[in-house]
Amino acid sequence: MELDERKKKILQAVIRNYLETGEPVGSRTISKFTDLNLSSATIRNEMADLEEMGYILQPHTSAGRIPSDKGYRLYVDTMMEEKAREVVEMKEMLVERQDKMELLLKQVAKVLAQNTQYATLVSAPQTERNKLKFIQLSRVDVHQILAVIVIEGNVIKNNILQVNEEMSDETLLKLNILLNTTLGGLCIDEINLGMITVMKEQAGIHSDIVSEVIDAVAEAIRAEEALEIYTSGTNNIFRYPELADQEKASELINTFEEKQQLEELLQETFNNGDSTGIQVYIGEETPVQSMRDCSVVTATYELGGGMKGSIGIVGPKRMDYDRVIGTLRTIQTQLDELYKDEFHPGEKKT
Amino acid sequence: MELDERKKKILQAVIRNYLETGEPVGSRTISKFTDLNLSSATIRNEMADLEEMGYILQPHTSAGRIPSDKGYRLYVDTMMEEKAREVVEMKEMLVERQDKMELLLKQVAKVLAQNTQYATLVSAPQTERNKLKFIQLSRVDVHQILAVIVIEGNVIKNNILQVNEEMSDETLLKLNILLNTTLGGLCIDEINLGMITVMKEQAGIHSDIVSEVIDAVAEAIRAEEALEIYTSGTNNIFRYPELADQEKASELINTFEEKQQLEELLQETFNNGDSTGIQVYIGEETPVQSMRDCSVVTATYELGGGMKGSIGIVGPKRMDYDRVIGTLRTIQTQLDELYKDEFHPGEKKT
DNA sequence: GTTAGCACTCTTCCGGGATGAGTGCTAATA
DNA sequence: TATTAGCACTCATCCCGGAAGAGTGCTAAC
Repeated sequence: MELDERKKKILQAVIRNYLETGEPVGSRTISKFTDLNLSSATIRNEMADLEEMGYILQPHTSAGRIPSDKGYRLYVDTMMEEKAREVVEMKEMLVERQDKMELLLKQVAKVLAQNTQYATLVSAPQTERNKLKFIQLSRVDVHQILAVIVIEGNVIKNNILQVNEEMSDETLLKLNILLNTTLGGLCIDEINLGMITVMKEQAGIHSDIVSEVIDAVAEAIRAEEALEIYTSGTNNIFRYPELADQEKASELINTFEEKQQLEELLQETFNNGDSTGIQVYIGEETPVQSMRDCSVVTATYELGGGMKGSIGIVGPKRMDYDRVIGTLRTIQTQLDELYKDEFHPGEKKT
Repeated sequence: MELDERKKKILQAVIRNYLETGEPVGSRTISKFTDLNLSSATIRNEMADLEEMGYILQPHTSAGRIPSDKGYRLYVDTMMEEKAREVVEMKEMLVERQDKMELLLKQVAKVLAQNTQYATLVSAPQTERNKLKFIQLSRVDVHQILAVIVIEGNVIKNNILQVNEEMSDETLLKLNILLNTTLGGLCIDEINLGMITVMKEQAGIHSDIVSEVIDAVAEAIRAEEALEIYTSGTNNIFRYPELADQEKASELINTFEEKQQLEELLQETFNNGDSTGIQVYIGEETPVQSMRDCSVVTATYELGGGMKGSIGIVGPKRMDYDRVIGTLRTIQTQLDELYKDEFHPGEKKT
C-alpha cells in the first residue's frame, strides 16, 4: 500500500489533533477538521489503511486513533512546521548580566521548563580535549600547600595538600617551574610514568609532593570530564496523565535526581549529532529506559572556544515538537550571541 | 480530663499500630494488641476521651482512629524508644576512602534514603564565620590574571580577571603582598570603603585590578554562604499513599528540585537546635509549605574545625520515628569518627 | 468501672443499565 | 471505481443501588 498525499494529510490531522487534546481522534473529527471535504466514512477507510501500515493505532475497538511511534517519527521528519517561538522572557532574564556559568545554565533550564511546560536538563559545556594549562603551588600555612590547576578552557581546580617537611619559598618556586615545564600543555593520556619518575628524581626530598600533585591533576581532569547537569521542571510530568501514574513518574523522577543516566543521554547527543545539533528520540528510541513513554528532544549549544554543551527536553510523546524545536533553536542562537556580546569563557569558575 | 497511664498506653498502641499499617485503628484491634486485658467497649470509651482531648481523630464516623499532630508530638516527645539501628551498609560504603566532600555527602544522602525509604537531604558544612584567609594573584597569560581566594575552612574560589595593561612579575608580587596584608583574616563586613581607597592609591595604575579582586572576594564569600544541598530518594514519597497523589507529590518534588526552600528548612535547624542536634517537625509544624502533610526529622553534624552541616529526612507523618532518629544518631557518630580517623577538612575542594 | 449486645453509620466493592463515542461493513450513489 | 449514508455493534465511562464489612456509640446488665 502506498502512502499517498491524502493519507499523509489525514495522518497529519490525526497527529495535530492528538497533540492538542491528548484524546484519541475519531473519523468525524477529521472529516470536519481538514479541508479535504470527505465524509467520515471515507476517512474511516483511510484510517484503517493507516493503521494497517503502522502509523496509527487504536487503544481499543471503537475508540479513535492515536499516533504510533512510527507515525510521530514521520511527522517529525517530514510534516513539522517549526514555530519560530519567541522566548521573550528568556531574553530579558539572560540579559541581566550573568557572568557565572552555573547560574546561567540553571536559568536556561528553568526558563525552558517554564516556557515549554516539560522537564528540562542542561549540561555544562565541556572543552574538546582537556589539556593542562598551568599549575601553581603556594603555601597557605606551614603544613598546607595550595595547588591550583588550570585546564584548557580556563577551568580551575584546587587542592590543598598536607606536607610534613617544611619547605622554603625557593623550593616551592623550583617545584612550580619543574611542574609547569614538564606538564604544561599536555593532556592526561600524555603524562606517562617516565616523566613522573624524572620529576620525582629532580624534586629529591619533596618527591611525595610531586605524586600528590600528579594525582590532583589527574583527578581534576577526570572531574571536568564528568558532566555537570542541571535540571528543572521535573514536576511538569504530572501535567501529562500518560506519564503521571505512580510507577512511571517515580522512575522518571529518580532518573532526574540521580543524573547518571541523563549524562549518558546527553553524551549520545554529541556522538550522533547532525549539523543542526537537534535530535528527537521518540518513545522506544530513547537510550534511557525510564523514558520509553516519553519523547526527548536534545540540542547542542556552543559558547565558543570549543566549549560545547547540550540541552534536553523530556515530555510526553504527544509533545509539541514544532514549538519545542523552535524554542531550542532560539536558545541556541541566544547562547551564541551571548557569547559574542559579553560572555567570556575565562570567567568560568568552579 | 487527665491523661492517665491507661490512656497513654492506648494512645501509644494506636500510634504504633497506625505507623505499621497506615490504616485507621479500631478498638477491637487495640483490645487484642495490648496487654491491658480490656474489652473493645472499654477501649472505645477511652478512645472517645482521647479524641476529645485532641490526641487522635476519626477520618469519618464508623472508622477507626488515627493519630493527630498533637498525638504524634506526644509520642515523639515521651513515648518513643529509639531503635539503635545498624547502618552496616553505610559503614562499609563510607570506609572506602572518600576524600571528596561532595561525594561523601551525596553518598550519605543516598545511603540514608535507601536505609529509611524516605526522602533525604544533606547540606554541605559551613564554617561559623567566613573569614578571608589568603589571596593569590598569578598570571595565566598576557591578559589574564588568576585570582585564588582561600576562605577560612580552606574553601577555595577562583576567578580569572582580564587585564588590559601588561603587568610585571614584580608588580604582581607587590599586589599580592598588599592584598594579603590589608585583607587577610577579615570577614566580609569588616572590609570597608576606607581600606579599599587606601589600597587603590597604593596600587596606582593597577587600581582597577584591586576593585575586581574585591568584587571577587565578596562574591566568593557570598557564594560560600549559600548552602549546597544534596538530595536523594525523592521518589520514595510514592511509597506512601497519603503523599503520593499528584498535587502533593508534584509540590514536594518541586521543593526538592528547587532546593531554595530546603535551604531555609535546614537553616532553621541551626537556629533552633538543641543539644542533641536532632529535631522533629510534625505536619503543620514544618516551615516548608509543601511538607505540611509530612514529618521532617533534621540532625546537625559536625566535621570538626567548626564545620557544621545538617541532614534532613522527609516522610509521611506516620514515619518510623524510632528508627529514623536512631539512624540519624548513628550517622552523626559515624561522621564524627570519620573526621577523627581520616578526614582532613583541608582536603575540601570546590 | 467494665462489658456484652445491638442499632446505626459510613466506606468500599460490585454488578448492571444507560449513554455515547466511534468503528466496520454493506449497499446505494455519483 | 471512489465516495457516502446508514446501521448494527463494540467498548469505555458514568451512575446507581444494594450488599458486605468494619467500627462506632449507646444502653443495660454485671
